[in-house]
Amino acid sequence: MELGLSLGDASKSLGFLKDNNSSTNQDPTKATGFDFCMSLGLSSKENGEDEDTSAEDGNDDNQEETPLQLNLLPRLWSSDNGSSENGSSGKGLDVNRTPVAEEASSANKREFEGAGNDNDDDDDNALNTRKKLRLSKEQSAFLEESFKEHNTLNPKQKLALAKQLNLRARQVEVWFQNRRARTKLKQTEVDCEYLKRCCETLTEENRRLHKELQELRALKTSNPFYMQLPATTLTMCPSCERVASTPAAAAAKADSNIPKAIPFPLARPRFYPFPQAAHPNQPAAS
DNA sequence: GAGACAATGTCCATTACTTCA
DNA sequence: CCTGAAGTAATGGACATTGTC
Repeated sequence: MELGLSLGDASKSLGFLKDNNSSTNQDPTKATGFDFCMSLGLSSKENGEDEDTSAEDGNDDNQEETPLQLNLLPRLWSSDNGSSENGSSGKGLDVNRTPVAEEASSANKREFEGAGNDNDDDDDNALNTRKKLRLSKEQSAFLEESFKEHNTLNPKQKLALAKQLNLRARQVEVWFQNRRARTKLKQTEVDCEYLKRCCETLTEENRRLHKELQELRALKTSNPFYMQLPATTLTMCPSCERVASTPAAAAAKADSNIPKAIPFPLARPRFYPFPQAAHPNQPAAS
């Protein structure tokens, strides 16, 4: 499925992306419902080229030379009226609100869409400390929705997401990287917990078997005739490899409908049910 | 076809920054 | 206010893949 289509789907109930001002000269055929606020009379690109690239290709050098400042904000997030809606606007920096973001991005030598964007402003960046730019709740929520659909992005999807959210493609890429890392970490924690429980179960089983062995030994010493039972009394169940006390019990157990595929002692849980990576022993969690 | 090389993308560990108790 | 912990955006390096010469 093409991400760009789904992101524009009104059924996603992400109303923050809805256009509330149609004054920009965006291509109406795209119908993304997304409104860029470009101050100073600069018009967004007509040909669908990447806006943020244009902003950066617009060259940090030039931005420094001129007091003009591109403001590629959706109306909701722009500094003039977005603060009441945006939960992150009260404190900290809005990623779309500070020119530092652009400077930091241009420092990245692997800027995805920045073809020919190797501005040599390292000296400028050296003077700036790295700024942590928080995404808005809406942006994070949108990225989260996308992540649920697919936890990796192809370049097209990345660009589409970046465009939708008014972020740089690199930011989207980084967000997905970090999100995958968080998922993996969570899964590791879940696995750890699972192994811990396995260990506890096995310890308990071991303790129980030791106790049973002691009881049998005690029984043997106190009543040696009682222990002279036929060898078939203790039978190993072929399915679960547990010892059954009597042949009848063992047979009953073997004939029962206990699924043999259930691993001992627990099915490994999954933290996040990726559609493409469902655990074979675990039904898809909700 | 094989090898060298560059471009590109992902993963991972780590850093740096923000937020909150 | 100060501080430490937690969360997370960003960075840099290692590695894999792919295309080109």
